[in-house]
Amino acid sequence: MKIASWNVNSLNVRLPQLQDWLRDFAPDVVGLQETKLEDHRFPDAALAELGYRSVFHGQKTYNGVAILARERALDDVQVAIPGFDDVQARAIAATVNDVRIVNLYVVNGQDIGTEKYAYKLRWLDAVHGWLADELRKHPKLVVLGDFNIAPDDRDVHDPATWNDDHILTSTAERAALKRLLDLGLHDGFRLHHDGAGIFSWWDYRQAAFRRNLGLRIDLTLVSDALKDDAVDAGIDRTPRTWERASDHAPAFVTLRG
DNA sequence: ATGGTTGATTTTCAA
Repeated sequence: MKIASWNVNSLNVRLPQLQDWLRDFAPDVVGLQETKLEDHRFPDAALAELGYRSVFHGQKTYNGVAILARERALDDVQVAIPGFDDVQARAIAATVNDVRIVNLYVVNGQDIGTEKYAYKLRWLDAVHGWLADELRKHPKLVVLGDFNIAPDDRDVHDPATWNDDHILTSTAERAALKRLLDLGLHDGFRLHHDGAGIFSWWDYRQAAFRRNLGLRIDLTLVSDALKDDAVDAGIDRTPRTWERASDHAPAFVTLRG
């Protein structure tokens, strides 16, 4: 089962690319972020033509998440973080076969010391409580999404700039991510790749993609119970090369069976 | 320090 995460940065703009990518890459499950669509505008019929069922949680202009599954049901759908008052559509979960999928669009946080940064840390704290509960109910758990945190220095093109005092790499953000991993989750990518310089996001500015000035902030985490089943993981750079691309490339993990 | 680019709605905001 190939499970992927892609921040599409507007599904309205990116739908043709998503359709092409679903045909080419043929993931079994996909978490999308930044759909930027109200639910009544979600293109579920167009995706159904390719064999994908969809569940989604969106809003106008910003944010928005969805989970797609090919030829499989999406059960026990949870929209938003339980018990956390949030006007932003950033989280959705569903069960596919016997695997629980949690899809997150983690708050960006703008800059350290801002209100948005404080919201990011509060939001991640709420996610921690939610995932602890999900793990109790569903030992086979995959948590994927745009985490807006680069786990360590191998995941940034310039560690001198992307340091302890910088957004997406700050001490508090990395500590919050580590706290999630300490629940019993593993970065699928790092189960199969040790090296530096493989990224999932490149700024639109300064020809960052051409120069590979990126970060790896899109993650696919697998629980202890799934660790030995995660036979492959990576990032599909292809959609980032297309005309009018999203600034993110899809990250994926493949589970045996 | 600033700015560079893209997307959705504007006369900026968010990333």
